[in-house]
This record gives sequence, C-alpha cells and structure tokens, in this order.
Amino acid sequence: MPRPKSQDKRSAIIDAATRVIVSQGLSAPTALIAKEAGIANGSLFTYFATKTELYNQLYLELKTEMARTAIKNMPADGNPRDRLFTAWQNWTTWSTKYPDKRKAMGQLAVCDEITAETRAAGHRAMQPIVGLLEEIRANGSMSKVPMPFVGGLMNSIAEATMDYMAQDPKKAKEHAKVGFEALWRLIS
Amino acid sequence: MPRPKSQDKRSAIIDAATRVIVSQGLSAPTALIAKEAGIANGSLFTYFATKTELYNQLYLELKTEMARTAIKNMPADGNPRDRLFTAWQNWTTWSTKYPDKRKAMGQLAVCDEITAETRAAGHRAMQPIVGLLEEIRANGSMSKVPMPFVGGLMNSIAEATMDYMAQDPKKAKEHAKVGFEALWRLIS
DNA sequence: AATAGTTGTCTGGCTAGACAGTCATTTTTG
DNA sequence: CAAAAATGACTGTCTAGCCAGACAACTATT
Repeated sequence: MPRPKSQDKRSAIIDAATRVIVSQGLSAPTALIAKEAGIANGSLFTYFATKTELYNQLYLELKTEMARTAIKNMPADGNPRDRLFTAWQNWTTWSTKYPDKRKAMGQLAVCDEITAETRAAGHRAMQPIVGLLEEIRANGSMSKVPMPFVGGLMNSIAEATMDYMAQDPKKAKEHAKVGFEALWRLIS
Repeated sequence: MPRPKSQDKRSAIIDAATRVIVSQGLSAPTALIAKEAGIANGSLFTYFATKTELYNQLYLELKTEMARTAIKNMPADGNPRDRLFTAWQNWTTWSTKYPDKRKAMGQLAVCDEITAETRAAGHRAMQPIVGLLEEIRANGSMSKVPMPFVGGLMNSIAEATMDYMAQDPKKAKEHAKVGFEALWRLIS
C-alpha cells in the first residue's frame, strides 16, 4: 500500500483557496494557493485535477456548510415563524463568523466556471430551508407566487442583510432582526 | 488639425465589450473585444488606456443608463407609491429589454477591478431613486432602519425580481408587479 | 527483523499557450 | 504636409498543468 492521500492537506488547500480568493480574487495563481496551503504547486493537482474543479468543490463545500449550519438545532415542532427565525439566525451568524467563507462563496457564485451541476447540488443543500419557506408562504400573501421566485427573494434579502451586517458588525444582531422582519412581512 | 477621435468607435467598443463579457466572461481577451468592435486590437488602447479602465467606464455607463432610464418620465407630483412604481417599471423593463447590459453589469459589479470611485459614482447615479425611497420609508415600518440598509434591500429585491423575469420572460410584467408589491410591503 | 518489491503520493522545475499592452509604420484628416 | 488616429505584428510576462524522479507506507519473502 502506498502512502495514503492526506485528508488534512485537502482541507488545507480548501482553506487556503478560501483565503487567497478573498485577498486576490478568482484569478489568483494556483501556485499561491498551494504555497498558502504549505504544499508544492504540483501537489495541488493530485487533489484537484484542475483549478476549475477545485473551485467547484470549494463552492459546494461552502454552500453545504452554510446550509447545514442554518438548519442546525432546529426543532421539528414549534411554530413556523420561530423555526424560520432560528434558521435565519444560524445563517446570518455563520456569515459574520466566517466572513471569508461568505466572500469567497459570493465570488464563486458569480464565476462562470461553476457548472450547472454544482449549482444544482448547492441548491439541493438549501432544500430544507426552502421547504420551511414553502410552508409559510402557503398561508401568506405570496401563496400564488412561484416558489423559485419566493426563494430567490428570500435569498436576496438574506444577502443584503448579511452585507449590511458585515459593514456594521457592532449592530449585527439588530440588523439580522430587521432583515428577518422584512422577510417575514414579505412572505406572511 | 488632426483627425478627431471617433465617438462612434468608442461606443462600438463599449457595446462590443458588453456582448463579449456576456458570452465569454470578464477574462475575455481584449483582442476579441476589438475584433467584435471592428477595430484593430491596438486601437482599443487609444480609447481606453487599460482593460481595467475600459471595464470601469463600461460599468459606470451601464449603471448610469439604468438609473436614468428608471427615473425617466417620472412626474414630480403624484403619490409616492405611484412614483416609485413608475420607476420600478422603467427599471425592470430596461433590464428585460437589454438583458446583456444587465448581465455584463452584474459581472462587473462583483469584479475587483472596479474602483471605489467608480462604485461611488454609480451609487450617485442611483440617488434620485434612493431619495424617493427615503421619502416613503419615513412613514413606514422601516423609519428607524439606516437608509443604506433599506437601499440595499430594495436593490436586492430588484435584482431577484429581474432575475426571475429573465428566466420566465412571458410573465415578466406579472413578476415585476409581484416584486413591487413585495418591496412595498417591506418599506411602507 | 531485515530486505526487496510495489504502488501511489509528493515535489518543483519546466513548458506551451495565452494575453495585455507597445511601437514602428501607415492611413486619415484638416 | 503636419498631426493625430489607426494598425497589427510583436514582446515580456504570467500561469495552468505536466512529468520524471524522489519518497512514504505497506506487504511478502526470507
């Protein structure tokens, strides 16, 4: 048996890429990512065949982590508003706790190297939240509006809220609340 | 007297860049933009010193055109809701009429070559709409929320609405209405 | 326990291709 | 013909990905 491929190094590359993307943008050289990860530039390609694949996997990993965090510790019972609020808090808290991850994800989301499949998988990760949203929408003023549209609106409000939270971190919690009330007024 | 620098060619480059960015992304070679504009690649640099400068000017031009279009034919009188709705319609209609311009602008907005100055100028172009929004917000449930935050929310809702309109153009007008009602519920 | 064999990982110098911007020259215009 | 615009071949630079060799981990054989 050969030396096993180190899982640690994979994570190191993923983390390094996140940091480097934030500071240098998506056009950052792979050599820099490798250096930041503490490996030789050639080694990067034993973990990810191409730069594009690295970016796709990174995007999906970030999105999945975000979605998982959002629905963590969410009780199955309780009224929908409280449940959505819990998710909202988890979501926005994550974004202030890991601003780099959010920034990198934002860059990647826009980049055209991210395939449709990756995007679809990312969307799937968000499914639990969308399901919750659907439940709430059914009795509200948006009951007739197509679900993807409502989902897009929620996402965009979350995005705007997190942007503002990042800009004025001291009042982050307060801004999160405002964003949630705005969302609630929209869908209920 | 020398030959005057052709304004037509400048526009041709701007238009070409818009199209090329949409189809090839921001990393498209300048040579391709020049070819698409019907000029030699070297000539591009008599109009724009660098690629970055081209992108900055393009971004600002698009943003300004969008903002100008939004407030076109808007009567100074009339109730605020109607006035905002007019702007909203102008805005969203422009985005469906010139999808490429919107797409290119979206790419540029995220790109880190766009300077803070350019962004500030773009923001200034949106001032009339923000002013209208401020007036409305003052008597609504967001009267205590910082104006930049409210502005960001409006923008993000517009973005989500235009995205959905672009995806389902047949019902574009309907979707625009839904988006506006959502916005109105938010700020009033 | 020592050795050899096997297999896949890791390395970093290297290269082929791409691309922004230059510049000597040509063309256009007043 | 003067002065500026337009041209396109060219160049210096940068970088994704390659590859040949070094190395680590483990097994089989003695």
